[in-house]
Amino acid sequence: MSTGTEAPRRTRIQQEKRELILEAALEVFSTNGFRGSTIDQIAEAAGMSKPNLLYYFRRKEDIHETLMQRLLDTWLAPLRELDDIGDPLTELRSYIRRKLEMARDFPRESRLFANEILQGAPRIMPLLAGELKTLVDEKAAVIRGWMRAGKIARTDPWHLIFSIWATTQHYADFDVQVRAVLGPNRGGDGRFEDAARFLEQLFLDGLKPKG
Amino acid sequence: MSTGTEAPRRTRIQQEKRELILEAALEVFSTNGFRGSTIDQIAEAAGMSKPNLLYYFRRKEDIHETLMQRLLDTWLAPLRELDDIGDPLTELRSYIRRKLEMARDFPRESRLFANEILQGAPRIMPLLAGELKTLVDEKAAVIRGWMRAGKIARTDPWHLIFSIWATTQHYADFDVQVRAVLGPNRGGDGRFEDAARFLEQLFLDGLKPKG
DNA sequence: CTAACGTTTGTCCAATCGGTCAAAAATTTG
DNA sequence: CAAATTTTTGACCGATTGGACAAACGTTAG
Repeated sequence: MSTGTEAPRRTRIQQEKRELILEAALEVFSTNGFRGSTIDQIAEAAGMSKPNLLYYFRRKEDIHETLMQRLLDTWLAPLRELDDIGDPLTELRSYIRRKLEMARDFPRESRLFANEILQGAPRIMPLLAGELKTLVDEKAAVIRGWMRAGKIARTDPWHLIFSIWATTQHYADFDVQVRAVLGPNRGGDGRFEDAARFLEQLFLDGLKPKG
Repeated sequence: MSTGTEAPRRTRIQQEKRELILEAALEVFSTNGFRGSTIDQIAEAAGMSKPNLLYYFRRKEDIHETLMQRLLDTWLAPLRELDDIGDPLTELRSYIRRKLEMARDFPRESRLFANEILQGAPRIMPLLAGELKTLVDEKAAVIRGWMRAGKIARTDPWHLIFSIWATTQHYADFDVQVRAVLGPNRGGDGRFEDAARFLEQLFLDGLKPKG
């Protein structure tokens, strides 16, 4: 039985080298974008010659495609974990925390994704309108349920999710700007904890002074 | 007396053609990034030949640089307007509204800026650590004053500004994703009004249900 | 050993890149 | 008008791009 998308059988060397290439390509693509990156750059970062790289991935696009496919799953994992069991506010708070941790620990993945979206998502548009929309709609329904039950304030669930994505990914995608503005003191390793504290307060209480 | 940065005297044709080129370059750069854009693309979008374009801008970098210089001023205008006169919550609310309007009306400018930051801001790093940091520090002091006066909740002013940037610019930079997820109905022209309503509630009251 | 197979590399190619240049065309100036 | 100046273009250049290919190299099985 063939699914049509099963992975070809590979030797141990092929698996290792492909991983090496994907790691190098993540570094290069995430900082230069797809068109701004060259196969030579990736090959050099992976420590091999260009023809050798092309032996493992026949086209530049194949590398990018493989990278994006893997990315989307891990990237959406935190949202998938958001479910109905447990206290809604706690659930949302830990979703925000997880997304912020991903921005801290996987900034290259975030930037790769941002680059793709910025340029109109030419290579993953179907995934956005398909898999992603389905997942978000599903979770929006969960959130809407919490609102109806009076567990959280009534508002737009979709834009709530957008705002969580925006605020957390900002610390990966705009990292240089964040560090430049915060300066050497406040822009050090502690900036993610500061961000976590701020975001928790923002999403829970907003800015109105406590009366 | 020469400042060293004064604009050269230009004919009427030069002014018009330069504007035409900058408009075309904004379109191209904002969707492909600097390295991903070609002079030919810009020339074609501007309706002229490549050598003709290079008669007005001698290098590709000159176009980008001119674009970025103009951009930063208009882009930071809303933040500059944030000042101490008037009610703090109203002041912040109108800042958020203005930023969201800019994301709606000038998405290309937002994406151009995002592209530059994403790739490590190689061409505007000094501006970030200089002019931008100075401005943000200044406004952070204003916000801190409001907190001390008990007008708004105590929190981190810098991260507050980041969160406003992130949530508003998200609707320009990630527009394709936003529309894909919202779908044809909710993703129409009304999405900015929905976003405005949501953001106002988020920043003022947060998500806790009203007791 | 040798044959088969998997891996690596040097060389090459057509297309595209940013940019030059001289000459033609259009415009302004006297 | 004619001369001077500005604008536009076609042809061209060296460098870089993504990718092809055959030969060389390494490894493993018989």
